[in-house]
Amino acid sequence: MAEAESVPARVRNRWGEGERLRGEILEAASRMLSEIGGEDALTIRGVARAAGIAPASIYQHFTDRAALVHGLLEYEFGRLQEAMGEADAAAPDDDPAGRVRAQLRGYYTFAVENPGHYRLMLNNGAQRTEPLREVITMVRTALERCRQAGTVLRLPAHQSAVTLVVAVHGRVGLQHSSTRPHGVRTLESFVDDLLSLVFA
Amino acid sequence: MAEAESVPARVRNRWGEGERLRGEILEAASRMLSEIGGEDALTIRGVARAAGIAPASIYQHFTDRAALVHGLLEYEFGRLQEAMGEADAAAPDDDPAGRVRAQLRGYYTFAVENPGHYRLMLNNGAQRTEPLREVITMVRTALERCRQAGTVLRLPAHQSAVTLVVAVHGRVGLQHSSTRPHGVRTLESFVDDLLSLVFA
DNA sequence: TGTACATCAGTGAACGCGCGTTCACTGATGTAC
DNA sequence: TGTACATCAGTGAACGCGCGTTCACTGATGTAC
Repeated sequence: MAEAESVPARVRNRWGEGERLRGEILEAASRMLSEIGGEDALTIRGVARAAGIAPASIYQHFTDRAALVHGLLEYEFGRLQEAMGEADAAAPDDDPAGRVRAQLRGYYTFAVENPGHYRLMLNNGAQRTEPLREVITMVRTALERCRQAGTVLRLPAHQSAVTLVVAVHGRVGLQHSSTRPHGVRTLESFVDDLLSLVFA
Repeated sequence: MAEAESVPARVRNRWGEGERLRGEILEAASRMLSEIGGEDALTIRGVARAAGIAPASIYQHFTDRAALVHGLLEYEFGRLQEAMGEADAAAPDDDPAGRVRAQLRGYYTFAVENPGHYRLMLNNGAQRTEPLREVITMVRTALERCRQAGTVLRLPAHQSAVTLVVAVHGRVGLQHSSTRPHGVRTLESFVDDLLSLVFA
């Protein structure tokens, strides 16, 4: 009858378990990211609504809005690294080039499925790039496995890894601009093109 | 004595020249883009302050905020195409690979010198990508000149062009994240790496 | 040449809104004695 | 076993702010007669 928001009555945490709300807030913020445009749309009040709590409650876990965004960034980078690790582990051991491909697919799959998260992580000015370094290192390691298996790389392993990750990052940025320009192929083909360039 | 804003008293345009203000508004908005974070920071009131006019005056030239942003996008894409065209024209005719390099440099130079503009143009969801298509076509044409001069490409010209532009776009996105990850080389080296991959 | 009026460029003041943040509070659950 | 008090999780109401947008206006410059 009333305009039923999708937020049911919340049961407050038990004595001594107040820290749980911190996780609930991050989950709510993460859910919000899927639907909104940019970082500016991530508001204290919006997150509070999504979490089914009062805005003031957020201040027991984050000193201000900036701290909330920062906490969310760490949370999301954890998710990306997890996704890439799983993709790598799922690929067969005896196909090192396939593992590189799997890692890159894990990367862009996360980026495509979580555009809001990805934008927050990589598209804002003056932000942290250390986590991206870890991603590059993963790819580099996979490339070195290829070389040990006899494949020739046309650039040093690290430069190849940077080229691959950065190029995929660029392609993902295009994907997020919704309509793919005419003549630009799929992400999968793009990664295959890249790999064919990197390998001799 | 008072907090002197950098906005001197404006002289209003003469009778019949009201359209001039439209250009002044776009110029002011463009100046603002250099200093602010994202599209959300581009406010009607902020642009009015930068232009030295009343907020209400903007509504004589743009129906609402969305129209202002749209007008600004067209204005900025015009500037990018101009910059790339000049870079291409400045390169020597007898070095087709050099012209490809010059185009890509023109591209990333614009992007690096105008981070706010570039973000507005390419980093927001559901945006226009037709202008990027024109950029790709320019590079493709330059690549075909290389082939006519006897250079072998490792991928069809169009795919090569897409790979180049998209990869540079990705690298630029990294640049905008201020601190370059350790081990990632300069934009110039990155473009050279890319070209060495595309050419056989 | 006057004079009444139309058109132009641009504005000041106000509106309602959602925001971040603060502060005193409520009610439940634990602890000291 | 009571009882007074401390600590916990979480809130309601209010604040000041900047925003987009509207509207009736001002004063200068053109045009009709």
